[in-house]
Amino acid sequence: MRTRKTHQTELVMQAVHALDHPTANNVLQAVNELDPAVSRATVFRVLAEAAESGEVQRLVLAGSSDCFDITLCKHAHMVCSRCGAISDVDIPDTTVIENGAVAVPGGRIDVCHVQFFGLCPECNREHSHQNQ
Amino acid sequence: MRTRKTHQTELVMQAVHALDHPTANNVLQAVNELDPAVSRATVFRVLAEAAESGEVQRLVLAGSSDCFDITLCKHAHMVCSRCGAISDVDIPDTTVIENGAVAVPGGRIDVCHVQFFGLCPECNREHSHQNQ
DNA sequence: GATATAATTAAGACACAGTCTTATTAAGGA
DNA sequence: TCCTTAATAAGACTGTGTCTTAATTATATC
Repeated sequence: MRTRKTHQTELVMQAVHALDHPTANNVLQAVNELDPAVSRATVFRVLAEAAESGEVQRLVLAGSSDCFDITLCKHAHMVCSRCGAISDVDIPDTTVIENGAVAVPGGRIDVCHVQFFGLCPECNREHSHQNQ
Repeated sequence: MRTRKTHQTELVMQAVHALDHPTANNVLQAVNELDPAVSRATVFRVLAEAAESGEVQRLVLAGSSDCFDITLCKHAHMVCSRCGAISDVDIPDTTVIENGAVAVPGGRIDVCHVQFFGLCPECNREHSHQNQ
């Protein structure tokens, strides 16, 4: 047998879909509200397996802990400098950057990751109000 | 008094300049080869202060621990997918990306971080040899 | 429905990066 | 040399993520 359908896995996957760019601990919290007996290791493992199988995407971000995303198509992310919230950002083709990138001689560039820092709508609104 | 010139600080700054994109632990190791009595906390603190004052740059990278860079001008970095080495990468102006980026309505984009994954010269050479 | 078996889990140890606390040390002005 | 206080060593602590192991449980088969 390869994949058994368990209570725990269902709760985890349900939480990932219900939340927006949750971290493993966000998922743990949501799951534990429904069932406090589900352990931390299980949540981390189920998420890691789902990311491995391609069911969800693990976002490895600079300066934040890993988040999980159910949108599998390629897009960039913005991290809110105030609250840490992750927002999706559609960006134009990065081949402009990739093609123009000058690697160290002998090195090879494979993947280009673009990440933004800024303010999420909520923090931006609060920030604007302060400056009025 | 604000900044006293100490043995420890000198060793740390010397190591940062001698190494290429070292992590705090890389610096600690180098410093401890010269003086095993210098503590971990001191190295982390001195590096944090140097980054704070702008003397060095702290590189917060996705999937790697923080590195320190003495090159203060703006450039991107490539993380070797095999050995984790950091290489400098010159890239064209990212305003193309920034201008084309579509943030969440109401949000605001400030900074654009570009990071590459690939193979450093050494790993690329080994990889090529294997495929011959 | 009962049973066997192996995948899954809970609990907690562990690893690692980074921060913080506190008693001690030492830089450098007097 | 002596004092003041900045800087340090040592290690506790935090958060994220992984690993180990004994116990549990989903499911195939009877």
